[in-house]
Amino acid sequence: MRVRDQAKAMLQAMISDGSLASDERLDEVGLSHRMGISRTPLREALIALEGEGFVRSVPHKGFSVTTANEEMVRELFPIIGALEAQALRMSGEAVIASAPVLSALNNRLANAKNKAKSHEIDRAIHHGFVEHCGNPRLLKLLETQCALARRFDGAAARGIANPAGACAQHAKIIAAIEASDLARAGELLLLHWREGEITVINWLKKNT
Amino acid sequence: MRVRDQAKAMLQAMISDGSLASDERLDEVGLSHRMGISRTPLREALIALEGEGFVRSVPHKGFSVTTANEEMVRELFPIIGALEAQALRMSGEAVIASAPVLSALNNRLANAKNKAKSHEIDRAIHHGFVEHCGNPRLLKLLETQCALARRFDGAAARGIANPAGACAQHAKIIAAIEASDLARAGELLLLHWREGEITVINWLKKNT
DNA sequence: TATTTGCATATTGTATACAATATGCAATAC
DNA sequence: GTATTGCATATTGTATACAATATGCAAATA
Repeated sequence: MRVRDQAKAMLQAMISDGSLASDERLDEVGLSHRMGISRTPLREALIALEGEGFVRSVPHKGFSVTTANEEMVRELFPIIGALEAQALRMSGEAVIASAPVLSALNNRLANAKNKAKSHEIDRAIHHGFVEHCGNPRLLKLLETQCALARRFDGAAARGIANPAGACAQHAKIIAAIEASDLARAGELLLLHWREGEITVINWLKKNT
Repeated sequence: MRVRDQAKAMLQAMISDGSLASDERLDEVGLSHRMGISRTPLREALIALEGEGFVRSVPHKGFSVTTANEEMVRELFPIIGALEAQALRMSGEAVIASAPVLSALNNRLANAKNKAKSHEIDRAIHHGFVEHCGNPRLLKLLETQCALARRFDGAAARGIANPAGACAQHAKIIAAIEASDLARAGELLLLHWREGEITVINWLKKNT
């Protein structure tokens, strides 16, 4: 594996989990020394991450972490909703056949012990919605946007008063899938992300 | 402007207009010499373009232009459709107010003299559909995907038997916008891209 | 003759050196 | 005292040098 790929993965993880905070400046020489690599692969990793929205750069001033704030949620969540809904609509019989699996996952989500487990199962459900779409490019795009959204997992976990809400929405979506009405399921999925957007924003407003 | 930004723009243009063909290998030293720059900014530009889908890279084998084929159309057009439809739905009163402008553009499209002008006006119309969405991130994503789709402009231009078809679809979309029914307009826009997908694929099948 | 191994070469990946630009502070002019 | 200019420093941007890996050919062996 190339050094730049490792660096990219490491930086992305550090941004997702908050080790590198919003707006934090990324000094190239300092960072490369701390990571035990040279500036070249680090810069290449940062350029790749810039395209995905994790960092920004301004000429002759360098890289910094993008800002995870309400504005980002307002922009990001509708994108994810639209892409997931489209993937679901494109999925055909394969998703319909997997409805029981999704239903089972949703039950596990309802009884999840901790927040980490909840997020894991939630991701599995949403992955199940889209994995059969037969559009790798769409899935990759979605994956990138979801990775960005993961920066708000903390807010989402604390923000959900009753996780039952999300489960209920999932159940409706799965019911539409079982009924072979993927158009309806897509609409509900879009709504689900709209709800998530509101939830996260409310949490952000209270806790800043 | 940084050398790497110029290089990125130049390479992107060369791929869009076919100066760099599908699957063409991109020799770093040769290309950098021809462009009068060093390998460093060239590589940085290529890495940025890889994230946008214009080139791919395999470790220790280098960069090459991605393949503009039927598979790409099947993947790309539904993505664009979903994103444009979402942007349109998010646009609110601003698009509705701009309906007359869109209508006028569509009339100009109907009477466009040459293919280049047609594409220019078509892009203006689609830009008009989304520009008021208030979601810069969505617009940027859309712009990138549309830049990729531009690689098929040649196919699209030759493939459209009667440009009246596209105009008619536009007219329906604009009518829905005028009626303040953005949900319906979004659906129609999705269909419009589905039609475009079919048209381009048919052309590709005949001409390869 | 077919296959495999080893080397020569070419190309990418990484490190470092150099150039250009931005930033902050101090000195000077008003 | 304030503002401005100039320089010293730090940091990014680019070029180049070096290292690692892949590729192709030739020679040797079965």
